Amino acid sequence: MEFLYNTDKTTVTGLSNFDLDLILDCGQAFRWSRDGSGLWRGVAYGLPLAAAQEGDTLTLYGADREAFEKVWKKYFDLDRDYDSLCRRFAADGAMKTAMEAYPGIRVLNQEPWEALCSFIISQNNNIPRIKGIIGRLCENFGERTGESYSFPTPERLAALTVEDLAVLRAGFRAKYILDGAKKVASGEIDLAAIPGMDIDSARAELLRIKGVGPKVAECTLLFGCGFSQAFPVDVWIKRVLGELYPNGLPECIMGDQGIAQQYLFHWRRSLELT
DNA sequence: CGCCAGGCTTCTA
DNA sequence: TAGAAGCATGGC
Repeated sequence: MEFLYNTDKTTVTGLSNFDLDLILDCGQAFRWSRDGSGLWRGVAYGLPLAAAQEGDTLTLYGADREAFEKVWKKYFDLDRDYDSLCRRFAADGAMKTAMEAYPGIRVLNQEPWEALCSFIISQNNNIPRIKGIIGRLCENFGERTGESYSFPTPERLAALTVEDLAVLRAGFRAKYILDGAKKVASGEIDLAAIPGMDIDSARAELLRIKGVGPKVAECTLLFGCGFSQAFPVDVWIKRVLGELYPNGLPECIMGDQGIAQQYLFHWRRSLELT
């Protein structure tokens, strides 16, 4: 893998196991969309980005060297060796099938608060509507930079009421967003410390928030706190467990079962859409 | 109209 | 303490 830096963009060449379309549209992040020219546009860590992939080359428009080293390299999980990871996962037959059907899925490293808030919103909800609610959350309460909006801080949201959040049309989830925002903004829960904790303590902290149960906590740990062993079980993964792994997860994915989960999730969900 | 969506809280037996 | 009901909203 090589990195080429310009003042207005960074180019990554020699990629493997990387499919931008799948990564940004497999239900782990909700703020990416294609513009008229097919470019992916989104915001993370307060930085706007436009991204495109051609073959083994990824171009990140609007990212200079500093932004790439500080944010995007880690965000796209470029430090992780997916080649050896996928070879290891392929020891299991179902995993092999899922990875062959959708090669190039990666787990993004999102901000803890954005992941927490996003997956609170995701509960008993569908992906298009999750995107809609999060879009309105950012447009109404985020900071505007150019044409994009940052994800609103817990401090900003903590000062609001459920009536203020009515514009989101988030339904019963609004009060959960506020409870999370208040506990984080007050320091009652130290989100920044969670990535450094052991996973059981980290999980227990997140579960103190109203509206955060096992699934939302696990998604926050996996997608927002760097715990690749976190294993969210939603309706799709429940089906996979019942149909393929009634006696437990295969040994070859243990330790990184969260990443394996993302292949299984996307693959199992796609079977239903045909 | 009913059913479901990357679930959780609350009520009930 | 397990299991069902209720929850807001929107798409089909």
